[in-house]
Amino acid sequence: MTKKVFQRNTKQREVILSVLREADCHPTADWIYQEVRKTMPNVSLGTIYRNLKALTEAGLALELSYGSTYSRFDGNPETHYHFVCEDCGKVVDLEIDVAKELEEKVAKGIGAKVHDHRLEFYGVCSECLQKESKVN
Amino acid sequence: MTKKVFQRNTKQREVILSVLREADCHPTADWIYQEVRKTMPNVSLGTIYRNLKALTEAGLALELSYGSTYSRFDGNPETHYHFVCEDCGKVVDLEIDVAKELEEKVAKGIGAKVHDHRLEFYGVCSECLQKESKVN
DNA sequence: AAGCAATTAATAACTATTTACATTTTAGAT
DNA sequence: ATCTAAAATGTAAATAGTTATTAATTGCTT
Repeated sequence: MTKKVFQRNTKQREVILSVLREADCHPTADWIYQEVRKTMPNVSLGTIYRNLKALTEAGLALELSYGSTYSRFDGNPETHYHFVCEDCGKVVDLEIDVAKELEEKVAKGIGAKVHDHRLEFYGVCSECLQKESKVN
Repeated sequence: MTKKVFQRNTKQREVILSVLREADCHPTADWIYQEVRKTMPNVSLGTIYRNLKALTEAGLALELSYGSTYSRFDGNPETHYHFVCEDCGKVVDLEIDVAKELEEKVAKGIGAKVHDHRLEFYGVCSECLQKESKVN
């Protein structure tokens, strides 16, 4: 609702954000935890979760939820679209033009204030398609 | 991956599906549980979850995940779009044309097989906007 | 009607996430 | 530099949604 503002800068948050930004996947909280531990061995998982939540609320990261398992996080807060492979679970960024104008259309349609949208495609990625064809 | 097939028809699943279809909201598992209990007092929550999962896998329902809390379910498996209110959490169906052709574009772009997509808008609904303006 | 396997109710277990609390750290004032 | 108050961390335990287990039940086929 109201945007999160950080009152202090911490080494932990700095590392978490850089790990998130440099990740070429869309990592889970636990993956980030393992990564951060490499340089900060006694960081706690609670700190990871606290900061991922705070970073999301601050608009510096996105939380992606697919199904009822864990969340994935995205260090690119700009609106962009994803493809999700239903076989291996991989999440890929797509290079499609973002249709910001749709938000205004929806806003007018239902009298709401719209400030973001997400578009996600589901299917089977090229790697998994290959594997399948080899098996059969 | 492979589509779920039901081997038996059960009263429980029948009631769950009809509750889901007649719901004017996008209910949580627990909401459905409470509803089903009105006519089947000793249905178990496990049965609700098991059937919601099975119905989703069978293509008769959708699982909607927002953030790291509970899932919501949708008894309309046809591709359609949603608006999510970030204040009250309400999920509303939108009457926007579905852009199925985008799926082919993505499929070509990354060499994947794409069989569905989801488009969700985030913001503040008209009711919450009104409440806010009264408070301030 | 009988038999078998799928499904259920009940309950325990699991796992991702959150939180309480004592301690440490940060940033600004002195 | 030092001090101070608030913020953030680490540790550990709690929470909550979901899934697994097991014995009992119930659809469905013959």
